Amino acid sequence: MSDTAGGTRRRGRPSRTESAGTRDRILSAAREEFSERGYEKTSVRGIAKAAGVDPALVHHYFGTKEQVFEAAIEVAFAPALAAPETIGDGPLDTVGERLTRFFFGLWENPATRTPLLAIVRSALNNETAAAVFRRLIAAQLLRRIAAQLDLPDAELRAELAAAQLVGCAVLRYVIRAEPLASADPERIIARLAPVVQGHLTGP
Amino acid sequence: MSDTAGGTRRRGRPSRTESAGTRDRILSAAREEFSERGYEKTSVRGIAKAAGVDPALVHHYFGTKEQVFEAAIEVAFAPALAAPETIGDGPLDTVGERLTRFFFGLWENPATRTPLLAIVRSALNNETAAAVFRRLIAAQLLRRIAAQLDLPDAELRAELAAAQLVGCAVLRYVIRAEPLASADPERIIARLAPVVQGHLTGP
DNA sequence: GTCTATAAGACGATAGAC
DNA sequence: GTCTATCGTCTTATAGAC
Repeated sequence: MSDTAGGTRRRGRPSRTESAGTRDRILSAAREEFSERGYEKTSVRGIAKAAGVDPALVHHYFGTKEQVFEAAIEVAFAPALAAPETIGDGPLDTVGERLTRFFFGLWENPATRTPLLAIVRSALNNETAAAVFRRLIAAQLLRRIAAQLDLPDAELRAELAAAQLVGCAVLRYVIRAEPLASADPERIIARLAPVVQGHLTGP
Repeated sequence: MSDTAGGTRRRGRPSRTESAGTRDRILSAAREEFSERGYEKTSVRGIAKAAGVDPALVHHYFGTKEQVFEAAIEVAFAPALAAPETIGDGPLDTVGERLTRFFFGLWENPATRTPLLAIVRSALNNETAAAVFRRLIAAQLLRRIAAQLDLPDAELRAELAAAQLVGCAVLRYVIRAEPLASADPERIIARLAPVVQGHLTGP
């Protein structure tokens, strides 16, 4: 019953025999490291040092480095995948604002920003992260929004809207380019919401 | 008279005693490797193998790995920095189209796309590449365009326009997300030019 | 559950032969 | 100008003691 390795995967089973919060400390440290340095520059040893544990423990709990990464970004899925319901409900002529606000809500919240940073910082060089990125952006957000538009270019429209938001996230949160990085979120949203709306339902 | 590199740096000096195109073969291979894998995943040994030369030769010609990277992306500067002149000249109400067309001209041309890919793929994890990225995007393109707008939010406007273009480049050329990756450039430009124009001169 | 010890290898960089 | 040989450091990952 408490077989930690049973089922489809052997990870993600915090059986009651493990020490207090060691697993969570590793996971938290891993998120921090991956979000700051990206996949390649992050080392298992670095994660272990940040968590104050032995490097062998990281492998003990999660397996390979890639499995550590998967576990670290897993928490980004729940909120992001819950999005389409929230955004889809409501009048179509304000969907741009709902989508933009939802997007910045994720990035302005430190708890969700960290795994997102880890994904974005790694997505350009790591195929696993790239796949996650596509799934997060394209499959979920866009297709369900595009499905509500009965225009021929619906998917392209949705993707260009996503390009605007993603580009803004890269410049503001990753590269930290000024003055965008220090601008008030509301000012950005005020400028971006109509643009996103225009992409989706404009001429 | 034939000093191509001048006196400030010791690199970039293809003295007539070196073998035919060895230096260029290394440089070309380096660009390819950096553009495909990013800075961290690219190794000096990998570059040497792709160029068909000994790894020691890479160091011999360029010094450290970082100096190889700088030499590899150097060619991206000339065309990109020549941009503001071209874009700045002309009526302000079509600057969006000129900027968008110039941007896609760079990315659709394989010769300029490769070093740009190397920069973008590395900019999120490598501080050198990030600095180049900022210089390319912010300092040159934006400030000179923003200088022509006499609006209070000029710089923020220009940066959000850049965010739209950069986001599009990331999704189309780096992540290769569909349908954007396979879309006809003219269709994308037709949708993006008005948006960029709106960012710069809109309400 | 936690740690020591170590395997097995890739990496950047250099010295020096030819 | 080109290559061989190598140093020293880092990495992921595992086996096994406690």
